This record gives sequence, structure tokens and C-alpha cells, in this order.
Amino acid sequence: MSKCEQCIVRQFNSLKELTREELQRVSACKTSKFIKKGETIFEENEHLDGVFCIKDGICKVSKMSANGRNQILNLVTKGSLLGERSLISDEVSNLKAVALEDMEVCFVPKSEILLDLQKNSNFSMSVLKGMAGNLKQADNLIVDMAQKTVKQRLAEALLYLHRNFNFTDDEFIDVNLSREDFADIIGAATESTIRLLSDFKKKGLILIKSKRIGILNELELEKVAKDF
Amino acid sequence: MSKCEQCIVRQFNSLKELTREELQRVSACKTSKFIKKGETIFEENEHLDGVFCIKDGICKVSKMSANGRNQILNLVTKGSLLGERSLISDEVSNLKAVALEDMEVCFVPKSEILLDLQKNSNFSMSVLKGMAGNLKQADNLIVDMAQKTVKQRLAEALLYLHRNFNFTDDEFIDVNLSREDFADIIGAATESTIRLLSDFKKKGLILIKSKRIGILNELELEKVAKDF
DNA sequence: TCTAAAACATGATATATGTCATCTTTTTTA
DNA sequence: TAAAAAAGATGACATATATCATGTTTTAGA
Repeated sequence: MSKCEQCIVRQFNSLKELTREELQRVSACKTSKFIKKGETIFEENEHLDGVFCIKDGICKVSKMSANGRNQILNLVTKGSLLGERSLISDEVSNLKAVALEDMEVCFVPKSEILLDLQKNSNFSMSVLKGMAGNLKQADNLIVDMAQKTVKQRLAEALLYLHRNFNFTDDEFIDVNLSREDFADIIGAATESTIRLLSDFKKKGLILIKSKRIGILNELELEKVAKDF
Repeated sequence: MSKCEQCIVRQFNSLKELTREELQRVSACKTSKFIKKGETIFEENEHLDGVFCIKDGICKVSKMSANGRNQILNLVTKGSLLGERSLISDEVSNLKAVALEDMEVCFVPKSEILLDLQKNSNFSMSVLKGMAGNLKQADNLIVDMAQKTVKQRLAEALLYLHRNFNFTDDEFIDVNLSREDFADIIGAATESTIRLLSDFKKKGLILIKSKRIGILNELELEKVAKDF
């Protein structure tokens, strides 16, 4: 199995703060696994005995609402850690993670992480900063969900995807999302989402090529998102 | 000025993890102030050079949305810390806090908190746990905002207030909220909020005595919140 | 206590969005 | 490759909620 010391991915998350010895210990106790597109990494209410470090691929992190609809809270990709919150609160997971494409993830047992959190203040400070960032992002999302229209939320989501998941040089978003996924991101009915996408396309804001979606007019989309 | 060592309030937040010496240092550098009902503790985008520890009173924590409407994200009361997130991320505040009644708060300078975070792993772990809890709460709120109707959100808010802010033995909620505040909590127009409150009253779910609101039928309100 | 201002309340109306039904296109699988 | 299944698209319709207007009650200030 490959070693953490040589893994570039850890540079993108709090594990970069670990000392050489700590990293060696992590490397020795971690396991690695491949997850196929559509498979679940962990379920809501599942007891996670550690954290996942995403080596490759992308997944959707969601939560079921009382009315039986799924809400996607985040798209998490290469370099991120998953399951930190549950580990720290010592609770079962409140979220579910499903692969949007084939993935490779490493699993680091809880005991090792907790030890490092206790011993290495650079590490714990980094985790704390990460969590603080997530909290700010969550606050922003609450405001958007509470105050923006579905149309505005869709425009925001498209812009977000365009800015964060546009890896190739064409205009298409490089995440394999169904219309239902879009609906679950913005918290709307699938039909409404489809209608609004068609509308955006008609207005020349986006490009639709069956499943692939590309942003054509970022400026105008921003106007829609901000309701001008 | 009173000493932190003798303050009961710190038992309710992460400061309880500080050692005697650390607490003495905090006590020596803290300042205390009284804030009148309606006054602002801190503004959005204000640079906070420390954290607030609420000794008495209650405030609303909110954020302005792009469309100029205010969204209340939290009601924070005696025993809580305010401003941790900004301190940790080393950013200006993303939120605003306004007193809903007369308050007494202590202000602890950033340098002292950062030092304790670095030196005392029990303290940093406690802050981390608090932040993890806030994050879970935020995730739940996102789902509610995205997926529930205004009516459901109002029912949820009333239940939340009833459970957390019902200090006396009558049925009334002990927080002085205007109808606009309610609207800002659930992310709806003030008129819609008023209409729904009247509706709940007509159905015997709540009691309205001018500004004071009391919960009469918790079970039925839960049904509304869950959409049965 | 009186008056002005703020908060609360309610009606009329417009509109955004959800729901249900049906059809078409794309993807998967046998 | 054909058939079946899933995903996407669109129309008709119902309804929740925002907006604007206006009136009433409560609160705060002189």
C-alpha cells in the first residue's frame, strides 16, 4: 500500500501539519479502498470509526429531510477530509456521502487522529480552521436557502460549479450531476429545476449537451443570482 | 471588576477547560460591558480582536442577504461565546449581533485565547467540539430552509423557542421578538409570518397576547412542522 | 396623558414553485 | 443490438407565499 509521506493529497488538508513520525503512524494504520460511481462511502447515522481522506474522485454529501427528500450540502473532492465532525463530536454521522465518479479514499482510524489532535497543536489548529471555514460557508448557505428564489439558487449553484469544477478548458462543468442532483443541491422540485435550466439555455446563459452543462454568460448569471 | 474564577457563566462554555493560571490571565486582561436592548454588539465585517462571553441577556445573530433582507441565524444567550469563528479564521466577522434585552458581556482579547488554544489541548478540543456542534446545527438548518414550507419553518421555530427559552412556568416564550424578527428567523415576509401566526392561534396551537407568544399544543405543532 | 411613530393585522392580487400526468430521449442491461 | 429502465422534458393546474395597500393596535416620547 502506498505511503502517506509520498502522497501529494495530504498537502491539501490538515494532515499536512503532522510531523514525520505522526505521518508514519498514520500511514501504518490507514487502509485504502476503491469506491465505484454511485456507491455509498458512509450512511447517515452510521458509526464512523475514523476519517476518510479523498485521494481521487468526487462525492456528494447529503442529508435526508423529514419529508423524504434529499438535500445535497456539499460536493467533496480530491484532497479533502470527510467525517471529521462526527469524529470530534463522538457521534454517528449526520450526513451521507455517495461517489459521483469512481473514487479512491484512505481511511484513518479515529484513535490515531484523536491522539494527533491532542499532541500536535498545529494539527488541531488546522482542523479548527477548516471547521471554522465550513461553518462560515454553512451560514452563507442558510441565508441563500432562506432568502433566495429557486432561480437565484440555481444560478448560484451553476456559478459555484463553474468556478470550482471546471477542470478542462471547455465551458462544461466536470461533475456528473443528474437533474435530480441539481434539484437536491438547490432544494427544489426536479421539474422546476429542469424548467429553469431550459430557461437559462433559451436565454443563452448556459449550454446543455444532454447531461453536460456549460456556463456561457457568467456575468449575466451573476445578475440572475443577485436579482437585478 | 469581577473575576472569571468566580463567574458561574464560564462553566457553560469552553473556558471551563482553562487551568487556574490561564483563567487568571484571562481575568486580568478581559473587559466587561453593558449593552442596552437594541444595541449592536458587533457588526458584519467588523474586525473583532477577541471573543465575547455572554454573562447575562440574549442577542440575535444575523447576516444580511444580497437582497437587503436580514436573516437571523441564531439566538445566543447567557453562557455562550461569540466571535470564536472569526478569531480562528483570522477574518472580519461574517455575522452581526444585536441585543434583544439588556446584556452584560465580557470581552477577552484574541492574543490570550490564541495562546490558550495553542497550549491547552483540553481547551482547543472543547472549542473544536463546540464548533462541530454548531456545524451540525447549521447543516440541519440548511435542510430545513431548503425543503420545508414557511409554515413548517414557523412551527419549528416556535417549538425551538418553547424548548429553549421558556424560563418561567407559564406557556409564554421569554424572548422579546417582534413579528419581523420571527420573519427573519424563518426567512419569510413579515406579513406571511403574521398571517401564519394568526392561523396557528385560530387553530388553538398558540396563544398571542400582543407581543407575547405561548405554545398551547406542542404535539399538534410538531405535526405541522413534520407535515402530517 | 396625549400624540406620533412603530408594530401589528388583514384584504386583494400577482407570481413562483410544486404536483401530477404524459411524452421523449438517453442510458443500461440482457 | 434490441428492449427495458431511467432520466429528461413539457403541459396543465393547484397553491403557497410575496407584494402592495390600508386600517388598527401598541408602544414610546413629549
